Amino acid sequence: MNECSFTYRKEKTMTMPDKRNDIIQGALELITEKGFHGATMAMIAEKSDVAVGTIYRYFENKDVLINALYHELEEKILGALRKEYSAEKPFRERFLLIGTTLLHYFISFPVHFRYMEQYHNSPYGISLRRDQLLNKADDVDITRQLFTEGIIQQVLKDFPLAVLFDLAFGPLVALARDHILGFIVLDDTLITRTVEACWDGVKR
Amino acid sequence: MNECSFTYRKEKTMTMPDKRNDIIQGALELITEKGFHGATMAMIAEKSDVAVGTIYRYFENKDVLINALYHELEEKILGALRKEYSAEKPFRERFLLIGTTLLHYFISFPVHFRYMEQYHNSPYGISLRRDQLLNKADDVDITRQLFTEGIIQQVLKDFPLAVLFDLAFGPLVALARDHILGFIVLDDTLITRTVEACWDGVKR
DNA sequence: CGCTTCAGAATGAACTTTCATTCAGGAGAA
DNA sequence: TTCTCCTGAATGAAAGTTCATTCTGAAGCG
Repeated sequence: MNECSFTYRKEKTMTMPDKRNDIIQGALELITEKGFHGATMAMIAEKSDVAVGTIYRYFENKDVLINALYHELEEKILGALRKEYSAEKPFRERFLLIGTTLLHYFISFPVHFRYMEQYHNSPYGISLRRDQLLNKADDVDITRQLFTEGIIQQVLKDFPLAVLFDLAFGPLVALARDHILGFIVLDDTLITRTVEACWDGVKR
Repeated sequence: MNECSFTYRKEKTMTMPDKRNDIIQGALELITEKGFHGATMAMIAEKSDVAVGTIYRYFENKDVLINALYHELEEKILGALRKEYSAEKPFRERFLLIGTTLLHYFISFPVHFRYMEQYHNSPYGISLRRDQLLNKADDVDITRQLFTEGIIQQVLKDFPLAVLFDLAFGPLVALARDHILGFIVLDDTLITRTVEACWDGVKR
């Protein structure tokens, strides 16, 4: 019973991330579609073209997989924001840029968006946030800097940082969801106009 | 805002007592804390001071329970909005009233809020929305009327209805979440000011 | 060059636990 | 008695996890 498959030899010296990626990709799609408990390890394995046991070589258990998935996506999104950002431009323009970039990202990767949403609103996400509450210092991200600057220079309304975040990103997240679920169809001008409306909400 | 009890009718016979209420209350708290699959029927039964089997006298199965729970809450929230609403007042005032009422409700019943959030972002909620997309006519709710009026009278920005919803309620939902998770502490003036900021976002 | 050895990657059937659901029986009212 | 409601141990299916085994390919050896 030996099948010698004339191999697709990926001819790469580093085989490591290959399987891991397959698993992450498969898990991402399945969980997005079926939810955390609707997607069983067996299904994830099948979708990833991998044996069930293999998943456990890369992830200690299902919870670890779920959390790893989240952090992977978070990193991608922050990366996308950083890439577009330019500290030189005037404040308003930087704000609009972040908003539109975020929306474009969500629309380009709806699966990422849906996963993040699901995660945030599950016990996983809640406990993560609780942790972040404790060591709040580490967060050196672009948006925080931008908003802090805006408060100091009095271009933004005088609100706690969190409230400004909510005013700015709350609508964008809701908008992305509506688009992805098919309630509305976003195009570039609608995106721009909406982000400008958010600006109206936060500007002083 | 007063107590939160699900319709009880004492005058009726002792049959169909508030066992159903107990179950709904217990399920609500447990699911909010542990998630849909983290809360087992056994746990729900214990928390509700009821035997497991009893749950099945009132709800055909777990899914039915979960969906029933959602619709109870939805009804309560819409009721709270209707109660405060007054068609006489000027437009802006009505908008602010709806916003603040909503926030107050969320803050008074954080468990309701968390449940709704979790539901919306799970496969349950998604399929519900898909259904609502098809028969969109039935929705005769206050907010929809208000926003439609606002568009016609040109007090609101010229956006699709859904976008206006997102601009108005997106921040409020995010705000409620932040408050409930302990990131910020909302008081009446902060609530008012935030809803006013939302107004800035949607007004023409 | 073959041949052997070997590390560790991958597999998937078997195992264990968990959990929604059922149902035989008990308690109490009419 | 009979009927309804309630109970919670029992059930069986489903899902996460394990692990003995197989497979793969690189390194060592003659």
